Amino acid sequence: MSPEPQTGSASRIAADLRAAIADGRFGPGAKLPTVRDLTEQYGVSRNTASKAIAQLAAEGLITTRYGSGAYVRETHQVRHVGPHRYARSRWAATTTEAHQDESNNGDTITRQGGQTQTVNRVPADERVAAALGVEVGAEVVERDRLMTSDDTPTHTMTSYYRPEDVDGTAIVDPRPGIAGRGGGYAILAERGLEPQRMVEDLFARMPTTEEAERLKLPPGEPVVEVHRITRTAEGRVVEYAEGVHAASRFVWSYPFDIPD
Amino acid sequence: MSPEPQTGSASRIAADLRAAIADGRFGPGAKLPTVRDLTEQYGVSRNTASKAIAQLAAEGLITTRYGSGAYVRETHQVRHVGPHRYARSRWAATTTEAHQDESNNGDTITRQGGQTQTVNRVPADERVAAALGVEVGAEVVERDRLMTSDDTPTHTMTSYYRPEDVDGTAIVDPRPGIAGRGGGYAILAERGLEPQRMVEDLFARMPTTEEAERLKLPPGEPVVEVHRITRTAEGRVVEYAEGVHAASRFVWSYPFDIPD
DNA sequence: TAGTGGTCTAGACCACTTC
DNA sequence: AAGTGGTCTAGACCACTAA
Repeated sequence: MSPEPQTGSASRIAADLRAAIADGRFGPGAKLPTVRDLTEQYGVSRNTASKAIAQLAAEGLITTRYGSGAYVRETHQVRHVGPHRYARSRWAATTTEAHQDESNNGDTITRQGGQTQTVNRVPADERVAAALGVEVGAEVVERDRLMTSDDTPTHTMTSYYRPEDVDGTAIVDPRPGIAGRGGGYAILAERGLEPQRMVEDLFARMPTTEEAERLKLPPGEPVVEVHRITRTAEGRVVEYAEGVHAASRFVWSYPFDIPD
Repeated sequence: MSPEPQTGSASRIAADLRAAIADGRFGPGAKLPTVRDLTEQYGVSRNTASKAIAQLAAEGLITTRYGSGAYVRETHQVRHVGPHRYARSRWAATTTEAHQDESNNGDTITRQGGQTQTVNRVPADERVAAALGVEVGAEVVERDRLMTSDDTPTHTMTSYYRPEDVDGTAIVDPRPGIAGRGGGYAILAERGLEPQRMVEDLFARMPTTEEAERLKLPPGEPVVEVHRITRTAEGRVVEYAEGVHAASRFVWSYPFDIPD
């Protein structure tokens, strides 16, 4: 595929608008000319003007509101996340009341301040099995959360545990927040499975349509997938988690010493 | 922007093809039906069929070759990169012949096996200044590289140094490869500026059109931007680098201990 | 030269927002 | 009801590829 084999009116209009946004003629939140305006101004068909707008939307520069107009995207706050977010001091103080409410188990969906959560028993897929050191298809506990900030979803986080590690603890309590902060590490620690070491793998890609819907992603927003393995000091894996993050809301930060 | 306010034929065709690719009816490298084929099969206009193809291309699932057809994207090899790539053992053995060829300085572009490089003196922008601890606008040495694997670019890496740290060393030699491996850390070490500690910041976004061109990115491929600060054991910053990576070619891996 | 992807026009209808 | 974005058709021309 050659890069821009034909540069037509659409790209030209897009370029003009892009420049206008870049040098502030349209600030964040500003309304762009309507498709019909552009049609007139540039003497092109509706189709072409529409394509220019769609192009900018795909780049994540603008957002279109159906029936209303196209607007320069607001720059929202970016969260800097580093190893510190897992610090012991953050979960040492967490309440850890154990719950055994078996009747309230299963795929109940619950909601509470900032996150939605489901807890389930599912067969382990390949990645999960490899990480937790169980057979493919073996039953594991899945804790699926959708994290929200200011009413907009920021990321999903799906944790997997070996059933014997978490049964009877608050982790299998579907009510969110109970085992929410620290990913329930305090609870694991109480069971003699104190987390000590982690490995995070990250990569970026475009979202699937389902993810775009769940995270309410504007077109043109990539996601960052994070795979996290948590081990005890002895090297036993106590949690495997997969997160899907709206790319524009996070910066990951990792400090490390140069190895020998 | 509502998610999929109207689901028309184009999305439907795209969904069909997506499913066909997913379950292997079209394997990697396979040629998809032509736009004109789809026009007939689905009884839609060329425009609509074309849109379906463009949609899949934007998702990064397929690649279109002008005048030839649309093909399922080959899955290329993914590089797993971790702190180990900076290991001392990797640059301890590097050749470090110093070069003083002032006449060959400036923005000469040189090429050699796997990377293209330019070395320049530029005024520090805000990020560079903050990282290196110099004034904005102060002169710094910029070493800009384009890394290639199998004739396709994988990432750019732009390093910044304080002039007094690198003048007269092979780092300012525009010929690539000389100070290539290890980012010239051996050279810094010889000057008593041995790198010891790093911080990497990562985030993903869609590429600018310039980046898409330089990295030969297919539409729908995000980039991961990496900012790296390298310090000596004493905490002195010796290098600040910014990389732009084709997202689909890398997985970053970071191990760390849970902090207190 | 034939086939293919990329772009465009002109006109139409629909879905949603705003008043 | 008016305005706006989203989608579609039918037909056209252009740019590139491959034989």
